Amino acid sequence: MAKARRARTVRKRADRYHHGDLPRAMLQEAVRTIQKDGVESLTLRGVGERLGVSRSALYRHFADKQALLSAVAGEGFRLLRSTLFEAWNSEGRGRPGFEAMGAAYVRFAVTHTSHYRVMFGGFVAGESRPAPPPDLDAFQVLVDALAEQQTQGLVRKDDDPRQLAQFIWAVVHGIAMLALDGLVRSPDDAHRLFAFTYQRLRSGIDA
Amino acid sequence: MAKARRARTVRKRADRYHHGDLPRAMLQEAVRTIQKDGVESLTLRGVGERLGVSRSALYRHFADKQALLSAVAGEGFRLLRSTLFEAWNSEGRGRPGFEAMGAAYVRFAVTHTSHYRVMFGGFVAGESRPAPPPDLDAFQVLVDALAEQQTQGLVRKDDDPRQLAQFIWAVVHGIAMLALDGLVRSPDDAHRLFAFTYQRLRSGIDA
DNA sequence: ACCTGAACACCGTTCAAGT
DNA sequence: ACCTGAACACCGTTCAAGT
Repeated sequence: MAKARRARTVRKRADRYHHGDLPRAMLQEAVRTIQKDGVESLTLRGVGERLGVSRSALYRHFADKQALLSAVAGEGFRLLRSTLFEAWNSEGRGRPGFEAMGAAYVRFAVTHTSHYRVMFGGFVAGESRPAPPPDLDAFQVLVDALAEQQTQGLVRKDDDPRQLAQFIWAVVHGIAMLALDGLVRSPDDAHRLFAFTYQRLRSGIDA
Repeated sequence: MAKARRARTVRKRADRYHHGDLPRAMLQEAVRTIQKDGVESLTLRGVGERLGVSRSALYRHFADKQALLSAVAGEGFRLLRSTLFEAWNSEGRGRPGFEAMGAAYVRFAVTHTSHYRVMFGGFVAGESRPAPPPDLDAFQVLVDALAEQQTQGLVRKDDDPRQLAQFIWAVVHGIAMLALDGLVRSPDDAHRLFAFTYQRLRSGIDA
């Protein structure tokens, strides 16, 4: 009977034995910790403790610490992808949409600092990394946007959209990293630098 | 007498008691280790062991691991600064010198991977960091080069050279990070991306 | 299936003690 | 001054054992 009740009610109460959704909770707790104390302060033991679960329980869901970090990076790339895609569409694509996308990229980096650091900090590096670094899906959004602008005569047609995309990615990624490292102090400064950059960049790719 | 001899002869022999120049040796060993196995594999104990010195001896020269990493970063920034300065001068400054400087930046990053990762990986982050992130000296070389080009009528005069420099830095830094993270595979690919980028970038800043 | 407790092999860092 | 040895408080990871 007690068992039946437990199975029926999916309440939040910390049962301490069966945790609701440990993988998701671990991911959240990892991001929270990184945001608060930095990646190097993330410890599996700490995560387990704060989640009220034994340390070895964690290994049931993630092979090791590396895997947890990979999951954070993966979530980040998925988030980034949808952020870019929405920005691109929100301004009706074309030139305004493209600028919005760039601004959104920089905003994502300075907002989701912890995700971004894990995504590009070289933590998930090595053989263990599954997808090409800037995750293809997120990168593809950029390539597509450039290709579309080429067919509309907004961007020079004689450039390879993939190489153009690498160029643009390098620019926004550079701004983002500088912002995270503190050369650019505030998010506002980061945005200002992006706006300045975008103007100069546009003249280099316009048809 | 034995003591006098020891004091007089400054030979290289590994005395095991008085190490020649432990600080320098530690720095070299740290860089070597990072190059080989990555920053996360750098351990003070390992450094001491490979240097044939007790672990606690290290603390006589660097306050903690963080301090050793800061030293690596500092050395990197000094190296980068002179690399940029030499490239700028080697091609007679002006536009060719500026392009050489950009190429040298990217080459530095892909060559001195370990230094670069420590310099910008957020490891030296936090309150402990003394200078503004991209070390002012290295950044200043870029600002000066732009200002000089402005007075020579090679670069638009109505832009703040500091903001221009941030823009350029973001671009080369972005390329460097992408190269380190593997989007751009080989050093050659990194250079190609730089060359492509530089053309498009130049039209955005030319007078 | 999912979790716990104890254990192993590592860290960074400190400190009394040696030369 | 510079170094050693032992110790402390932490890690990641594993594994037999419980429910």
